[in-house]
Amino acid sequence: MKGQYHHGNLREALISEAIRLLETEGKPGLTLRRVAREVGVSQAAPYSHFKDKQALLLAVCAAGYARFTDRMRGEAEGTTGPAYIAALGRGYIFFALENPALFQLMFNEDRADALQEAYSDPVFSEGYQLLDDGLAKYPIPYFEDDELSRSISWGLVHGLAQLLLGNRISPKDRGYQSASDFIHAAMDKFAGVELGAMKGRK
Amino acid sequence: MKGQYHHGNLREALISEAIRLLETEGKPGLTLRRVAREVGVSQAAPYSHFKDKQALLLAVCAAGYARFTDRMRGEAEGTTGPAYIAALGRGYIFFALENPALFQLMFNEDRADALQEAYSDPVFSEGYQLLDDGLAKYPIPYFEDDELSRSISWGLVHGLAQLLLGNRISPKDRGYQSASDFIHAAMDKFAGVELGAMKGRK
DNA sequence: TGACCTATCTTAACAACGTTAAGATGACTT
DNA sequence: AAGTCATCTTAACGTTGTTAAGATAGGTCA
Repeated sequence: MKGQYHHGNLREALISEAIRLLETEGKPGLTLRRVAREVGVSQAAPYSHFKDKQALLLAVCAAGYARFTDRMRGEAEGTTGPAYIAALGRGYIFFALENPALFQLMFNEDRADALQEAYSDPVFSEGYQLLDDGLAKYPIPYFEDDELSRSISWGLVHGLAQLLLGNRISPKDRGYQSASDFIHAAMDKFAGVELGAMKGRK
Repeated sequence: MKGQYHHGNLREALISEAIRLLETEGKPGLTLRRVAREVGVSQAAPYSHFKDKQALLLAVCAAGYARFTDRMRGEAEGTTGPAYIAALGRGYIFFALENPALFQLMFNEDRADALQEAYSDPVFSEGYQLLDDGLAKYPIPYFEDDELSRSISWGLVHGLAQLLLGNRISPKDRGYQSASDFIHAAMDKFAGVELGAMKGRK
C-alpha cells in the first residue's frame, strides 16, 4: 500500500481509491483532487495516467463491471434451470444494493455518446451476456425464447435494481422482512421457479 | 416572458429555464449561475427562492413528474384492457427517451435520503400509481394479480426505459426499424396483447 | 562510467462553480 | 409619508477540473 509511486502503481492506486471514495462518500465525494490527496500525490499527478476525470471514471466503471460479473457468477454457482436464472438476477440486484454509487456510475452515465466506443470492450457487457446466455439456455416459461423476451427480462432485472436503489420500491413497506426476501421472491417469480405453486412469501 | 422580475415570476422562470438547459445541454449544462444568467438575473438571485441548488432541482423534478404523468395519460387515452397497460408503458418509455436528462434527474438522484420526505408529495408517485392501478384492473395474464407482480411489472418498464436511454439496448442493432417499433413490440408482449399469436415484428 | 531521454510527478495559475454576507431597491401597508 | 419586508445585486470565499512549465529520476546507450 505504501509503495513508492515514482515508477510505481499510481494508476491502479487511483482507481481503487476512487472506488473506495465512491462507496464511502458517494458520488459528490469523488473528486480528482480528493483522490490524488488521499493517495498522497499532487493534484495534477492523475493527468499522467488519465487524460480526463471522465477517463478515470471509465476505468472505475471497467473495474466495477468485473466485480459485477463476479457477483452474478458467485450467486449462481451450482444452480441450474430456472433457479440459475433467478440466481443471476439476484446477483445483479444484490450488487446494485451493495455498491450503490458504483452501480449508478456504471449505468447512469449522461454522456452515452462519449462512452459508446468504450462499450466495445467486452468487460462492459460480460454481465449482460451472462444473463442473456442463461436466458437462451433456460427460457422464461411464459415468454417465448426470442431476443425480445431476453431484452424484456434484462429490463425487468435492471429496473428492479434501479427502483430498489432509489427507494421507489420499499420491501419493508410491502410486508417483506428484508430486501433480500423481496428480491428472492421477485426473482423466483420472474424465473418461474415453483411456477404455479408460487404463493409469494408475503 | 419578458415580465418585470421585481415582484414577478422569477421562481417559475428559473424552473422552466432549468428544464430547457437540461434538455438542450444535458446535466453538466445545468448550473445555478447559468440559469440565473440566462434568465437575466444575478448569480445570487435564485437564493431568494431556493435555499439550495438541490431545492431547485427538486422543483424541476416535480415539474418533470407532472409532464411524465401527462405523457402516460395521453398515450393511453381511449384504450382499455391489455392495450391500456401497453400504452401506459409506452408513455413511460417515450417520456424517458424524449426527455433523457430530465428523466435521469427524476430517477437517478444520489441523495435518496434527502429526497425521501419530498417523495411524500403525490406528484412524485402519480405516474407509478397510474401504472399500478392499471395493472390491478387489467392484470398481466401470465402473472398473478398481486403486489409483487405489479412491482415486477414496474421494474420491467422502468428498466427498459433506462437501458434504452443508456444505449445498452439498441433497437436498430436488433432488427427494428425504430426505437418506437421496438417499444411497441416489447410493451405488447409484456401486456399480453395478442397473446399466443404474438410473433414479434422481427 | 557518464550523458541523455522519457515517463512521471510538482508547483502555480485560470476560469467556473456553489454559497454566503452585506447592502440596495422598491412595492405594499399603515 | 414613513416604514416594512420580500426581492435582487455586488463582492467575496473556498473548491473544483484543467493546463502550462518545470523538476526528478530510472533506464538506455555512448
